[in-house]
Amino acid sequence: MNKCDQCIVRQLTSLNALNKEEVIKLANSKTTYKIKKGEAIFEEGEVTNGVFCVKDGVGKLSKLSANGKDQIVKLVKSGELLGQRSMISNEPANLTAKAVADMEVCFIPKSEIIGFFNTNNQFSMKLMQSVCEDLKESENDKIALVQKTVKQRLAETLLHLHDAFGENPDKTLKVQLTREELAGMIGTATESCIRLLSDLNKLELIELVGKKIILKDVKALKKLAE
Amino acid sequence: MNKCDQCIVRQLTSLNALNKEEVIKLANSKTTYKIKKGEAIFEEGEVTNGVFCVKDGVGKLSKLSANGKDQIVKLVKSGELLGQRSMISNEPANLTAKAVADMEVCFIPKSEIIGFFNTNNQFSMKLMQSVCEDLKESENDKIALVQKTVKQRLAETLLHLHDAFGENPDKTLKVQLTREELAGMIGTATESCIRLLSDLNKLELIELVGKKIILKDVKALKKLAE
DNA sequence: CTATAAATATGACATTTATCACGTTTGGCT
DNA sequence: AGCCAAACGTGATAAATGTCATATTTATAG
Repeated sequence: MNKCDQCIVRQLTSLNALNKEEVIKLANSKTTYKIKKGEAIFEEGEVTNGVFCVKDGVGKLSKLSANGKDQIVKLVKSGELLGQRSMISNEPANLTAKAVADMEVCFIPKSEIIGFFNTNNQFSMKLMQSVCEDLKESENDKIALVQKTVKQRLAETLLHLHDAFGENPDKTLKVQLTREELAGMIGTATESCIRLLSDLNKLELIELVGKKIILKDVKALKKLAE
Repeated sequence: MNKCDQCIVRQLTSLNALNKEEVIKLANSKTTYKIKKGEAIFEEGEVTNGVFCVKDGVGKLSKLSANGKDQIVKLVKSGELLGQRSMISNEPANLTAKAVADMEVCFIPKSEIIGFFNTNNQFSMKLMQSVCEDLKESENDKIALVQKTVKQRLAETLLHLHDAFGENPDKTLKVQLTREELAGMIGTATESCIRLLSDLNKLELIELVGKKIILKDVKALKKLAE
């Protein structure tokens, strides 16, 4: 079994507040899964009874709308915990979690997390802070949805993807989303997203290399996003 | 001094998890304020260093946009805590809190809350759950902003106002928002909001009595909102 | 009570964005 | 390689919503 005490990813989450003994408990209770691109970790309505610690890969949290479109609420990468909210609220998942790139995740049962929460103040505070961080981000997203145009939101999202996931040696964005997924992130129709990418390409703010995207003029993108 | 142990409002918040001794501490550290309609409790960027427990009245959490419009993120009423998020994240307020109707609030210093958080598991869990509740609501709002039309969001918001705040003896909604505020809640222009209210009025789903609103056909409004 | 400002209301028009239709390219798969 | 499905791209058009102008009503200060 992979020991959690050697896991770098654990250090990035609230789980870094655990002491030696607790880490051993964690290692004994966790289960590791590999999830292929496109597969679900859990679906809306499912009772998960624990959290998933993302070791590797990229996932998306989304909700399917009546018209079949997938609104992406958040992307997750290694060093983030999935399913915290519904576990704490004692509710089935409100969103579906799927892999955007092949993932490796560790499942940690609810009982463990609750145990740590009740006995380790540092852990409970960090967990709390991470939920608060999500809340702040969600509120800001909500405001952006109303106050910004689709083009501004696209620019903002591209910058965020660059920031959060970085770029490949050839300067293209590391996370590779389909146009449809990108549209789902900014909350628009796929066609509109494609059109606006073309616009930004013509304006030389970005460059489209096949399906990949290079941010050519970060400064101008930032200005546009405001 | 108003004793917290007799306060009904306290019972509605996470503060109901406090024991007798803690409630006495709370009563000694809190400060009560009266805030008139239109006045701010705190503004974006301010460091609050504590939370506000809403005893009476209605408040709005909002963010001003570049074009001068106020996007309302959430309405709060008695039995809710304000400023939890920024206190826990150790950040200045991300939003401005203003009274929509005359309010009475109690300020509780950060040190007290953190103390309770660290020594009372039931309290920390409840506080956590309340932040999680906010997060869920925010995510659902975000999705609604993208997936629903303005008319649907208006219907949804009217139903929510009815649900959360109730109606006066004459059947009009108890919270009285200006059209501008209502527009700020659903994320649209004031004129669009007014126009859609007129539409709903003509369709007899609501009735406009001066500035007040009566929900005449809740069932139809619900259907419309979906 | 009146003057004045603020809120509500509505029309005309511009803009943004979605939708539909269709063609092209790309990426597995046998 | 060659086929098929999925992803990408673009034009034409419609629908939703924002903006500006301008009444009208309501609230408020003096």
